[in-house]
Amino acid sequence: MEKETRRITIDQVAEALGVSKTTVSRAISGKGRIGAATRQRVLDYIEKCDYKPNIIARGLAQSKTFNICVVMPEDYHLSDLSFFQRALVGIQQFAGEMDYDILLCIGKEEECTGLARILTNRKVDGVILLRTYRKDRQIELLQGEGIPFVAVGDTDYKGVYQVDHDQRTACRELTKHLLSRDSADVALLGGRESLMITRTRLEGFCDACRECGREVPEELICLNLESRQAVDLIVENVLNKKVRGMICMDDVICNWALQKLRQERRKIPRDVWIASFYNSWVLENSDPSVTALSFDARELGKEACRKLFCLMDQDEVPQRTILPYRMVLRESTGDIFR
Amino acid sequence: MEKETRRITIDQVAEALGVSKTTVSRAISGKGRIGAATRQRVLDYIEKCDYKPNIIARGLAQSKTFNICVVMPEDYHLSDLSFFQRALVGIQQFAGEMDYDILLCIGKEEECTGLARILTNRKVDGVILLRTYRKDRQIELLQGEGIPFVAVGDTDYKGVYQVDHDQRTACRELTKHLLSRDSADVALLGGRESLMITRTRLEGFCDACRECGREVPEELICLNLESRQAVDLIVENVLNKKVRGMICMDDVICNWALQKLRQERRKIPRDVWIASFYNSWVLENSDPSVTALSFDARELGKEACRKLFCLMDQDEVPQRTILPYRMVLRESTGDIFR
DNA sequence: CTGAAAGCGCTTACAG
DNA sequence: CTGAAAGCGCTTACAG
Repeated sequence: MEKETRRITIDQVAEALGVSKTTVSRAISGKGRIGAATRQRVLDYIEKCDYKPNIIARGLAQSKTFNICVVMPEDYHLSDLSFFQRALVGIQQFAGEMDYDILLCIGKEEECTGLARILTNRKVDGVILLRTYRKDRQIELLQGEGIPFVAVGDTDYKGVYQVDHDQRTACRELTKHLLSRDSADVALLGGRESLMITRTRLEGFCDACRECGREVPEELICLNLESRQAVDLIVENVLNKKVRGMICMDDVICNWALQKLRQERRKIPRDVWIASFYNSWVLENSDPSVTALSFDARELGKEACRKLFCLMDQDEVPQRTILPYRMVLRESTGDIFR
Repeated sequence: MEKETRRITIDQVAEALGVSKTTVSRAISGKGRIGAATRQRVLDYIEKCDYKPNIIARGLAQSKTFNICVVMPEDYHLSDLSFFQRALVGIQQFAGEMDYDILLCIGKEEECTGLARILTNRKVDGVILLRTYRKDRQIELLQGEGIPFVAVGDTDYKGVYQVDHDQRTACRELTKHLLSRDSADVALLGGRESLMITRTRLEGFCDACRECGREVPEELICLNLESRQAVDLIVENVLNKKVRGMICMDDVICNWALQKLRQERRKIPRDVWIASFYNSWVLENSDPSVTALSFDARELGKEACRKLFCLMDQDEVPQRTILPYRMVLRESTGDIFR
């Protein structure tokens, strides 16, 4: 491995050209008056000798880090990881164009020492939260620090800038789609209640029931499903209640439910409908194909990042940005036949 | 949101205590001679007024960034994402203890502009590659820069420090386990050939065949399986060749294969054995339960990070570290019955 | 249009 | 044991 060679500095460039480093700095940044000729001369030389400014030093002088922090949940399987990964790609793409990088922080719900350390160390100029919680220590921490941040997902905390897909409407429309075609009820299978996303979707479900003139079927709302065993149990339970369909808040839950239904010899969509959130590879090419909501995670990431940069630049931005979704109807709800 | 308040600096601490900032710096770092009493006095004051040194400034002075870069593949489904996430958690854990953070770089095989930018910007002190390729532009780039880095996975490039599970032996033993019990052959279903991991496992497979005194069944080695359609085709194809079992290099592939087998009404393990790599939630509680190799991704991440820190500290380290695996025998290979 | 100088907030030989 | 000073590599009022 080559010995790490010390980089050429702005001083050396200045000296070589017989100008001050102020001038070099100005040529690079484009800020401040500078003659077109000198500017070009500097730029040419820099190009030629492959000078790259030291970003850390620039950061120190400008009180910037050129990094943002992205906080990602530590779940291993309860929500689809690829959603977060895609969002990350979107964020990285946008941030990269601004010459920013991503400091990753993977953390559990209760614990945010990682984020805390990054904040006290001032290693980032802003933060994106990829998930929100009912009681959200991340948000409390960030508001306490007064650092710009954007949350993906709903929140009850005041003054939080956020971006999300229209999860509530999505869940409402999906539910209505099923309710409108049969008088029997539809069950809702979901994840942890401590997640805002769970609540948001639940609200959409309730909206739909009401709008269809039905009571919200409390006994068919099954949350906090964290394991396959739990899902198996619930599916059995729900089937006994003569339910027409089930909506799963998560592809993993849906996948488990599907397997259980198969095991119970229930025909889909004949005996029961099933639909899922997030159209991920988990259910890709499933047989029967599964009706699902489709969200563009990458676009979401980009949008969150765009908003964060506005905040960091002190630009005006709307507090809330809601992104569209698509409802993809397939066989599992009897909407398409082969 | 509160106005971002300027932090207290080392100068202010020094002034308040009537000492030089040299002394304050020494008290904090523990380097250089300093009286125990003054040291304590400084530390107490710092504690009291909650002074936190500016890490960026420290970095500039020491030519360090206190960040490492982790390069993660951009695949959406072809390998199990949770493996990488767990590895990331392990890395974060170790790095965190050293007061380092992770700069994430998600990138495709062919493309490493992200990494390139991070390197030219000198934003990290070292790099961890979470996956290696036959022709690996990341490695070429890193060796060119002469920055310390550790690769997870095998490589043909010289002088690369690497860490990995014993994938070759694992695949060999798994294959031998099947071959030793039946004279019929076993097929190998795998992912992209451009990945080193694919080759490493393939080598293990071939080792096993030879050690069992058999010819390597070229027509049963099916690589570059990237879609469900491809897997379906291959499974059909392989079944026609009177194969006794199949080994899948990936839980996703295995999952698809399982579904295809089910569709074809093949009984597992009666008609065919199936085994998988990496014991992830994708196959969790699958029915029948699936024999798989089990790797501790988190430990792998930690180990890679530990090695990277040794390199950054210029400590001696072995070039190659091989971590153990576990073979978990279950129903799908007829090793356990309910 | 250009430059000398101070500053960002630390560390670290060097001297005493 | 302690401190003044130079240095890390930039930026940016301020003067000219």
